[in-house]
Amino acid sequence: MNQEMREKKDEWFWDKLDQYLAKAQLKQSKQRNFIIEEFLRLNTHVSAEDLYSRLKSSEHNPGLATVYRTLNLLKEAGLVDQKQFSDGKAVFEILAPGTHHDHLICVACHKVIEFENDEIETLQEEVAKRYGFRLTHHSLDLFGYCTECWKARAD
Amino acid sequence: MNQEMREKKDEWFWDKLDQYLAKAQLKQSKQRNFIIEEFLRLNTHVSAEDLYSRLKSSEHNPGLATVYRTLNLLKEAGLVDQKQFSDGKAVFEILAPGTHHDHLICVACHKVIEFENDEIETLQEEVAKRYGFRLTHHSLDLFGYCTECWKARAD
DNA sequence: TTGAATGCAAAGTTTTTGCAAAAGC
DNA sequence: GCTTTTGCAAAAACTTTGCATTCAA
Repeated sequence: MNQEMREKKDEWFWDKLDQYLAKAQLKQSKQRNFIIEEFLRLNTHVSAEDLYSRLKSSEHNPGLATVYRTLNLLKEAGLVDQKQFSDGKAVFEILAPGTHHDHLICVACHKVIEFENDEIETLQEEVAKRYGFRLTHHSLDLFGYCTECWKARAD
Repeated sequence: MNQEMREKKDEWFWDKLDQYLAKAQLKQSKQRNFIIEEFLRLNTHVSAEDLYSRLKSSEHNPGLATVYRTLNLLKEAGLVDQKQFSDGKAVFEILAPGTHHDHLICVACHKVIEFENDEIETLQEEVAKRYGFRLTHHSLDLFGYCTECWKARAD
């Protein structure tokens, strides 16, 4: 994702968030905005702990509870997707046009590789259409052994 | 899934489990087998708590820890898939040939439609190969509005 | 007989919540 | 000023683990 695309994504995201806050009659807050800025900057799936530990050493040091509250708010606003990889922590990803990726997850070392595949996306749309669904988002996780772990396993 | 398919699935499952136990030099156990029988009987996603509460009122009343240990063993054996629903509890699903489905999930009414699509599966294999992964299983969830909820939303 | 499996309770993790203080509108 | 948000710590929810005992091979 290049710089221009990222800026467009961020703009879209802040717009949607402002709309949501206005509609729900909620207030802005510095901490929340810093958390979200970091989230957008990282531009990948993150856990609450990830965001917390990155920000606590900075000038803004939100409490972990605030990070959780922020992520839950974004979830309610439909702006992030929450999923669970097998290490026990929930991870969150931005839901914005053009930002989606799927995951290859190693069942041995828990490494996660992100990928995109337009053909799969097209087929998903076809399936959705067949069942009369209007898709909002999706989640595709492929589990298996990465090259290294497959080798290690064979030894 | 009809009776015959289910029996085939169960047979496959117990075979694989026995192989795993033998290879890992583990022992059989009554409690574990009762837990697994119930799991196979239910033939759907279950949480540890689900199995525990179903069995504790029966003659076999395994401890909750044993249920967790059994499910983790099955996971290590690659015989079940663990997923997280939004209620916080992990759910487990049998991984056996011919039992896999992907899901279309309505974000409004939470209806779930199962589907299969061979073309998508083929593309998944291609992606995996490209990254050097040996796939064990996958999880594809498509979220959106079903026909009814989309109409209702427009009103 | 040896090592694995169990049950219980205690401990560990991740996430949520109560409350007083601070901040946004 | 009234309401939301925050930080902290306590609590909650879910899962794992230690240990003595029981069970399988």
